[in-house]
Amino acid sequence: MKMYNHTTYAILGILTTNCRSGYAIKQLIDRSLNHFWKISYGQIYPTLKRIVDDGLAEVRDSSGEGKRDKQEYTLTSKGMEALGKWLSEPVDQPPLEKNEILLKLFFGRHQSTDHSIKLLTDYKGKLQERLATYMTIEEGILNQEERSEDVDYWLFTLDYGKRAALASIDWCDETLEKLNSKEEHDGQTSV
Amino acid sequence: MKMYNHTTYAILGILTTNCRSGYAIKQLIDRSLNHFWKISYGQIYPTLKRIVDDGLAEVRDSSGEGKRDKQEYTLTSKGMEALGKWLSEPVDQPPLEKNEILLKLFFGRHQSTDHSIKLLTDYKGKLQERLATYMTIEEGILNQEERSEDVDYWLFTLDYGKRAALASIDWCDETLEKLNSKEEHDGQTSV
DNA sequence: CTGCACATGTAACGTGTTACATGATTCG
DNA sequence: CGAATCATGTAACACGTTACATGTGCAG
Repeated sequence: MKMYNHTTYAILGILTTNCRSGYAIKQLIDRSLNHFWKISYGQIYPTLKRIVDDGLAEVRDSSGEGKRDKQEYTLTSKGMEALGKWLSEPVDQPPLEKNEILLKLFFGRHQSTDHSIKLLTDYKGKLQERLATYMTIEEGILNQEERSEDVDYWLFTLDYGKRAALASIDWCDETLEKLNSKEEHDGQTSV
Repeated sequence: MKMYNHTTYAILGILTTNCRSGYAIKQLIDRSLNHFWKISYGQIYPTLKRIVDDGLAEVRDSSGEGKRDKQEYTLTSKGMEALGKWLSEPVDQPPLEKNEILLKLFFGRHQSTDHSIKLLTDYKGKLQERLATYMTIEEGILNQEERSEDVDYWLFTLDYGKRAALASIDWCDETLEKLNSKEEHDGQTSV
């Protein structure tokens, strides 16, 4: 069986929910998977086309009388099979993120310590904002009436985001402390 | 002043160390920044060319008699300035990694719980391997004689990697526990 | 003399973003 | 009626990887 990229499987996966159009796919990702997956229309529509060409899904123009344009996609059994196969394979390496703050910190070792402290403090602020967003989303989920089983899985992924943010914040704190004691020790006065 | 991409600044930054050729840049990144930055020759050589074209660095063919090919690059003051400017700007958003395991976990909610458990267990193993690598590198650094100031900055970035890995491992443990209790509760017997 | 590390480079490809073009429907 | 949202799509660009091509110097 032919291999596809992650984007294709993500779309295949979403087609198993009741999101069945390009627009709806974008909505779902932006609203629900936003903290660990992103996608643009520039990927969605061409990918949907390829999916249909390869017989993994079928399209149906569901823009009836007075309705607006809408292409409804439905997975074929071949599509189901491809998705199932991907799902059953172990994931490849955990993502190795390119991290701009680490790069600047590394090259900033010959700049003033004060400078590194500013960078880190700003970064920490951004992480705290992100964490706050996750907390708000979590509350929203916990407070809603209907607790479908999907909710559990939703919370798993959100928990991941929270832990990652918290760990980064801890690292900022610890590193800031080290930088501060370094500055005192050096008796460095930066402009 | 013209803006460049992160790759360009990374190279500019490395040129401030005593790595002055394309090959040496690749070496440094692979050996020292590997856990948060990667680069390929397909990026390095064209980027070095652009850097020279824009007057941020100068090349010198240092392949003297009997020596092999070697292009030595040196930052110009314009290059220093560009690097300094980038270094002084706050970083943009903390990286939002695309995470395959979360995607599979999310779509696996209609597969068997057992299946999700397998995926997560495998993933945790990979994280543990990575953590072990970091530990080994750390020991290597701590045990070496000369403790230049660079070592501190080296350890900062390594510490980040360790914390990120640990947080992910914790999340795996917690999530596995929840999945196990879910499976018991459902009394589900998967094939 | 063979294999490895040193050393430089390009072309094709895969992937993803951005900006643009276009138009319908709904709600205030 | 005007704005927002629904809805689909493409072209140009930016970025990065991989595979390939080519050759030198040194150690065993």
